[in-house]
Amino acid sequence: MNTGDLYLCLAESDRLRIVNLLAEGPLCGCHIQNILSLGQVKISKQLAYLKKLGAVNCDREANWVVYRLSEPVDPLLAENLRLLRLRSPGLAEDLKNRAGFLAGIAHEEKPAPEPVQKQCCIAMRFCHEKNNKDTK
Amino acid sequence: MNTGDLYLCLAESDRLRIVNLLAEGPLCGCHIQNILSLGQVKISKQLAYLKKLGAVNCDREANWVVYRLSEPVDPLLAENLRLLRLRSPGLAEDLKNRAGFLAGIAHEEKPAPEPVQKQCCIAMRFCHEKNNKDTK
DNA sequence: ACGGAATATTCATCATTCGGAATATTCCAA
DNA sequence: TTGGAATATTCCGAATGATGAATATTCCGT
Repeated sequence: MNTGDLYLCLAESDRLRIVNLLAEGPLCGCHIQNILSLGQVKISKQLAYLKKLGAVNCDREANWVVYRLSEPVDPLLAENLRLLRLRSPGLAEDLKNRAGFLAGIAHEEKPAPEPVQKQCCIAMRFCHEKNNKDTK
Repeated sequence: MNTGDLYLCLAESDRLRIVNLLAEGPLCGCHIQNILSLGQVKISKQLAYLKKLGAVNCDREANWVVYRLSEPVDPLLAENLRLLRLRSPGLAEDLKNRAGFLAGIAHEEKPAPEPVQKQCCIAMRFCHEKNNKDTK
């Protein structure tokens, strides 16, 4: 991915929010949809866009499609995410919702594909306050 | 300027090159044109775009229009320029050409508006090797 | 007033992006 | 094999962006 494309990933707010989430670990499309409260089509299109740019890749796992940032993550991207999280509370908020959502689905029988499920355990430990509405 | 617009400034290579030059100090459109060897219309349009985003501003000085980065320069922009210069030799090259060009016009009777002219003195001191073709 | 230098704008075209709505696909479970 | 969940695609219209050619404007010097 060239630097121009890298900046395109960050130049649109919904795209940035998705990249911000995926930087913490892989997620399925429906999880992103839940965490960000955005429509399915918008999520799917932005993911396709990011995939075209080479920023993310995915593989199907049964009913789900697991999305991840393409490795290795460009240090320029990582540094920008770090700086952006410091300045825009929304991004930090999204990360909290991410942990909350993962913790919320951790108890379900088959909550998510393995790579996502692994994070649920972590989220359980770090997200004791319930801060997303899907937690039952 | 919001962060999305900031990244738009960096997402196109010609635009990035212009911002990179202006980060070192104000320049006229024709100077940018010379340093980057790009067409007048393209320069003018990208400058208009950057002005629309709020990244640059300008004021007319006789026949010239002096462009500057809008103050204060966002630290996020500055940091990205710093990192980009380390990874893309082209940007560092442009800066050398910038210094070479300014040194080259330093001896002319009326080389440029005052804000640009001031940098010519600096360029004279720092640019002893002649690395641009306009130097006569 | 005229010519030239520096800059801006218009026009036409092509490609990209975006939005919403609708529909299609893939997979699993029962 | 039918249904539902997750995801992708298509269609459409509106908006934006880039390019190149041509033209317009602004200003200065003479």
